[in-house]
Amino acid sequence: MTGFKPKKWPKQARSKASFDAVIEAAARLLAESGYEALTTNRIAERAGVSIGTLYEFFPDKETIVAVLAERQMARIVERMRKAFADIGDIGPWRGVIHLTEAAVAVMAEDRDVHRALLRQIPFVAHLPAVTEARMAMLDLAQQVRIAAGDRLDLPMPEEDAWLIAQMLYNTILEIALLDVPPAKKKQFTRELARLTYRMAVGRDPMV
Amino acid sequence: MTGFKPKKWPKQARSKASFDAVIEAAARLLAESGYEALTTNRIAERAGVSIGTLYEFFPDKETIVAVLAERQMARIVERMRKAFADIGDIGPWRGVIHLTEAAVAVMAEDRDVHRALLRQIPFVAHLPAVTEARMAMLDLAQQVRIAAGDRLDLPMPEEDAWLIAQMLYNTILEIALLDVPPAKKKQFTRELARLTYRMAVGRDPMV
DNA sequence: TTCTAATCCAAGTAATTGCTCGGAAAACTC
DNA sequence: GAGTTTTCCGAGCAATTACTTGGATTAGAA
Repeated sequence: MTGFKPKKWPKQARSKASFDAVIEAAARLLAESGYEALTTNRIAERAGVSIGTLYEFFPDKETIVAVLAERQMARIVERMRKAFADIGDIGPWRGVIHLTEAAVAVMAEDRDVHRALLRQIPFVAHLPAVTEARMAMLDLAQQVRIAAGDRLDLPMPEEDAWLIAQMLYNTILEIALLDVPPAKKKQFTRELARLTYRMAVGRDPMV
Repeated sequence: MTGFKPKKWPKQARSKASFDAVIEAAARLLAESGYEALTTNRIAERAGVSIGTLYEFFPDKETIVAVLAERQMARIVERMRKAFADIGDIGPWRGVIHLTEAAVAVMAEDRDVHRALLRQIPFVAHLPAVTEARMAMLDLAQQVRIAAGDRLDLPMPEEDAWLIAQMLYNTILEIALLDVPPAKKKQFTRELARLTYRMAVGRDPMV
């Protein structure tokens, strides 16, 4: 269940290109037609390499998906860390807005890939990279809590953090998947930030 | 995409039993091993009927899943309607608790089936029965809003209802899927209700 | 009973799947 | 340039899949 490592890492430049082309092709196919239509032969064809080359680097189909998920989650975590670092001293209300907007933005970038990975492929949720990403986000929430000091009013910090994380992750993904004009999307994001502030602080933000 | 009706409805009692056995077998197999392992031959075997009998009633595999999803969603909607009717005059705070607990309970009943249906099978989300169920739940939220009168403080009723519904549905499903003792589950449910109240009213419930 | 329609059966089919294998071509090392 | 390793190739295989078909069995109508 855990040993989703490539068969071998590419050593020459051209094989590195093949390796990446396979993962990129898998991502595009997932976004276009979902997991059911994802076959190793199709991946190889889309990547422009032969099926033999594909299996030179990946021991099986699941590993391709696992490596893709790993990269995807790493990208998201890094972006959210950066967004948190950007906050500085703008106050809790604008901080919440900034983080929420950043989350929607990073999700929207590869929304269909992300949806297919986490909403169609059961084993992805149990991948070490994904559970680690979830831990990292909870850790980030913890840092937010500390930065907010005594403004927060959460009587069960651990459970509340988990609940709010659940609520936010799924809703942010849903907003990112929405097919509406950007203005409307921003409206949803803002309102979500406001509801989140209400949840955490117990009253409305002072604007 | 929409024509997921059985090939023909059973007319005798024995065939009605076969029909139901197929759907029940599909549910159990989905819960046990997910959508990837769900094959028509396995369904027939588990149902105790031949593959030929299965195809006597269902034109294809997708229809079996569609009928199952239809029943599942109908059950949930009906239970939530009943829970709402039960509320009476216990006040908004206890009303929110009651509805949240009812939702967790009904989700928990067939949690693995529900998860497989809505988190692994892409086309289920677009089934008429499922979108109708979603509309029914939004309608229920609307009724809650009316019943709560001016206690609520939601500046964008439509968007807020959608956001809160998203947050609640996914989090309730997540709680139902949690593998923790019932007491802990109740704790999460209670706290979720409190956060929800905070979101909708803008301040803590008076207990 | 006789006739008809409903129900059941499971061996079999065509297509697709993930993946292997034997060897050719290209790139590094000396 | 010779030798070694890495990379690439794609025909093809064994297994599995959703689904068909032709006929046996049963239930209900006459």
